[in-house]
Amino acid sequence: MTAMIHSWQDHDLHPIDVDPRPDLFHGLSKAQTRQIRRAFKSETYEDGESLPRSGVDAPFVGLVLSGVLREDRATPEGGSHLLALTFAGEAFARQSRDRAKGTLTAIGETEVLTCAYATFERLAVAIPRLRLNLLHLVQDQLAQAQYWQLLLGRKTAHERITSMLRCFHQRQGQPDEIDLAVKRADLGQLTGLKLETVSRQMRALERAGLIAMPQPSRVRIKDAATLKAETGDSSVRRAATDFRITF
Amino acid sequence: MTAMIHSWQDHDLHPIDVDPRPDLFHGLSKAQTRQIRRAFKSETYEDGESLPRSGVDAPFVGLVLSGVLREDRATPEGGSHLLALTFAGEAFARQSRDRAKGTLTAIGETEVLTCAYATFERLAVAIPRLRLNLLHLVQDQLAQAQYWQLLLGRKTAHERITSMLRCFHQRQGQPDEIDLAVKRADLGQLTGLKLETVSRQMRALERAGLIAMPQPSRVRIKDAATLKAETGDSSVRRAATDFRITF
DNA sequence: CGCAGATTTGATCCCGGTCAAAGGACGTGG
DNA sequence: CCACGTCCTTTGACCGGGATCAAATCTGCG
Repeated sequence: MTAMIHSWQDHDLHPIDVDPRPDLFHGLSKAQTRQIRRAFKSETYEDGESLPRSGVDAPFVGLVLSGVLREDRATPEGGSHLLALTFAGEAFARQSRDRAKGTLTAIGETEVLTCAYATFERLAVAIPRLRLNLLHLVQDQLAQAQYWQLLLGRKTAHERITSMLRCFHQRQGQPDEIDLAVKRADLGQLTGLKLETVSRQMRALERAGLIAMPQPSRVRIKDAATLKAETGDSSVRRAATDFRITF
Repeated sequence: MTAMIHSWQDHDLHPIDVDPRPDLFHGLSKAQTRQIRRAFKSETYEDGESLPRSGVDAPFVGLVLSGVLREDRATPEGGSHLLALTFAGEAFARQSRDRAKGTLTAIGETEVLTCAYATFERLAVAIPRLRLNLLHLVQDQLAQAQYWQLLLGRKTAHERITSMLRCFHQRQGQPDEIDLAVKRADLGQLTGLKLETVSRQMRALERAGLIAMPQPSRVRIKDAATLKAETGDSSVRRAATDFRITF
């Protein structure tokens, strides 16, 4: 097993320090969970297809079962800006009374379990705990947005890219190989960088041996520990081998 | 009246395009509002005093009646980072189940109306609408965080400062003179800039005649229309007179 | 193959960070 | 009242990281 080779160094003091994303069904009985799942509607969206944004059956909360959702917000200039990605296993909540138009679009074939506002209200009357879980869900989104705020305000390009890769890695369940789902320009919108800079930083990480890129949008994490150390989040910043871009 | 001089140019097509912040008491009857106000506790904090963060009577939701609250979050490096300000008339909601420690601190003498979690739950049972208002409150915080995300990711220093000034102006009710409440270094943390850059941009705006600064932390808005045009938010970017920093 | 779109690499420039020093505001004590 | 110290703001000089422009690969597809 190659695992044995890594075992001694992969065993961190905090082997998994990923925060569990809030579970919409947390603290509910099996019967309640079943009741909710029956009320939710299972839908499959093709690549590039957008979820309905208005109407009575527009999704109010939802769960991504497989695939990825991208959330774009229209900019005042008439353009559009990628705000966030929702990976499989994560939940999303739509801002209801919101004139700021956000769009949810499937990336690849995407299965979602959705629920309209009226349905959710009906369920919440029977299961009060559901409202608390929804609140936690939105609060988690807020915490995430604030994390990116910190990232965009204070980090260098190198730290932003490593942070983003680590974030995706954790949220996808720490697989060997993560799926970036979007192209370089979109990654740039998430991190506040230009596509060329994203590319340069990722190639630098590849040359340093921290990651491998079998395909442009597939990233194999080769050294998660060093990657973490390079995010700029840890209290102990190590001296770090040279990641400088070479010209 | 000097007002007459400005009247023709102050009348924009959208004279007030500020979004009303969500009202915690929205849609409630007078009796319900009275019931809630009785259950809330009125407290006054001195300058620099922090609101309790744990314990059964730690505020869960609150309203700032006068003064300003600053919300700081501890960084992994051991430092602390200003995340947001809450001005008079605005509400705040605390992330309950949150290991990420945020601190609310009064700036100047600050009156708040607060409510512990247990009390809120009791009220919400009697007044279900209150839960919806809370959800809207948190969703508004999320929308705000996402706006700053856009600001930090895409705007120039000049656009960030004008955006920030305009944001404060709107949120303080568009007075002639706004109160920055914090020093340059803190404004820098909000906007992702260094204190010197904040200072330079603000002096540039003063020299351009858009604002005046009778005191370092008091800003008189002299030309709101141009200020708005310079935020980079408007669809029509005007040619703009020169705001370049002169050395 | 030929084409369009995405990524990578290169060369150059400029905005904003960094370091340093000079005001300014304000309180305390002589 | 002024001298002094502290903290904040402003200004200056310089530099580097990331943006920008441009061109060269790479990739998938009809």
